[in-house]
Amino acid sequence: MSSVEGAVSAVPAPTRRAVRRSRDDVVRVAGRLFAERGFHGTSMRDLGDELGLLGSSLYAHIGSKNELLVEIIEEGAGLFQSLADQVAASGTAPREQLRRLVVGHVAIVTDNLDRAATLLNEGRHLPEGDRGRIVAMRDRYQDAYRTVLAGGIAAGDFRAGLDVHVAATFVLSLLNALDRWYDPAGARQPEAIAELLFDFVVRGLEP
Amino acid sequence: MSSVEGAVSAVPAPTRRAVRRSRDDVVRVAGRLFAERGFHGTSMRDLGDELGLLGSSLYAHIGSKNELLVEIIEEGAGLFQSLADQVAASGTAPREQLRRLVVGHVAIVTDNLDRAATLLNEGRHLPEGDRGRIVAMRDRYQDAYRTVLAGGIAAGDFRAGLDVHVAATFVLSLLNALDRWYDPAGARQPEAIAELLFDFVVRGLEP
DNA sequence: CCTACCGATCGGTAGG
DNA sequence: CCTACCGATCGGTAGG
Repeated sequence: MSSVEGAVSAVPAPTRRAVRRSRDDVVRVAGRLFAERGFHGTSMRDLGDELGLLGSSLYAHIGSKNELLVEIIEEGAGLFQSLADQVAASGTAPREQLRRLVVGHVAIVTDNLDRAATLLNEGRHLPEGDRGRIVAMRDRYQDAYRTVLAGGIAAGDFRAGLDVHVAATFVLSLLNALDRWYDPAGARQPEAIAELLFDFVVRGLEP
Repeated sequence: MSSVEGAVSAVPAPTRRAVRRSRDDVVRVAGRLFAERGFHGTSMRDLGDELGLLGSSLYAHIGSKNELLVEIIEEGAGLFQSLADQVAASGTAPREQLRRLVVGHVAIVTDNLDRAATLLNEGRHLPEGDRGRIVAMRDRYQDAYRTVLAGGIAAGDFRAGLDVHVAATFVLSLLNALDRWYDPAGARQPEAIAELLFDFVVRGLEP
């Protein structure tokens, strides 16, 4: 019943058929490759291979390779921005705001490892015209930490002598290293990691 | 007295003469460009431009672009290795050993910003055959921190409940972020930065 | 999404 | 260290 189609044909079946991918597929896989191999270490043909189509076919979905980088990074930066806005609007005490920042940051990184890694490591390859906008988002995010730390000092939760610039740099150093060692297959859950980080950070900040 | 040479000549002086550079010049400038633009974002012609010669002329000094990357990273890793060995051989108390690791690490990074940045960010682009060797050096360096932390717990200087793997990761997260924010033109000296870091870290570790 | 390209640039070599 | 190249690969386009 099933022998006619292929058995007599001398023409071998194509090893791969044309596939249909969405724009989101392209952006998502690009994020993974940029994170793994770097922006300049990833060719459009590499990206096509990973999606099962030709490099040139990608241009049915996107305008340019740079566009992919900008979109991935801007989306990532937007996630952190939203977190900071939400925490600031919560009206909770500074120490609790810092806890929410840490927990939220860890959640964003662990849920978006590729995007976070691309944001942190490939930002320098952004086109001139887009870089300023994204640097401004990063600066605003750092400012959120400084504000919370300053509030905590005023409330007496954190040391009076603390330099908020330095302290914010230290806290973000810890948070921004997460993408380098977090293992999704590891035993420790994101919430547990966030707790360890918050505990370590608060000890460093307390009077 | 000085008008004869150039005034009558119809042949314009060459805008740039051939220059003589040492192999060390090539390696040093490559380190800077790899740090600034990434390994794949730097072409041999870029590197030649920066040195005042052609990209193809670089091959009088080196065998390949990969060789440059391996050399820069391996030298950098060697500096951290030496620090760890020296501290381990000092025979001082664990807490003091940690202090020396922090101070030494900061000194290496601030004295070798380009090499440190290349080591941290471009290591994934190492050729297969060299990667294992350098990953092993990094692992040994992390082990030095774990050993010191375990010693500090045994001595009662650090919290008994501390997970030395996690704690070492946190300490190295702080140290390895330094190349991203240290400003050689800034007011804070490396020694002052090391002190702030050590203070923050010890607070996070103490009982 | 593929076929069939394009000019530009890549790392690298031979010979001086 | 330069001249004069090389084959391979790059991002991207026209037309279907």
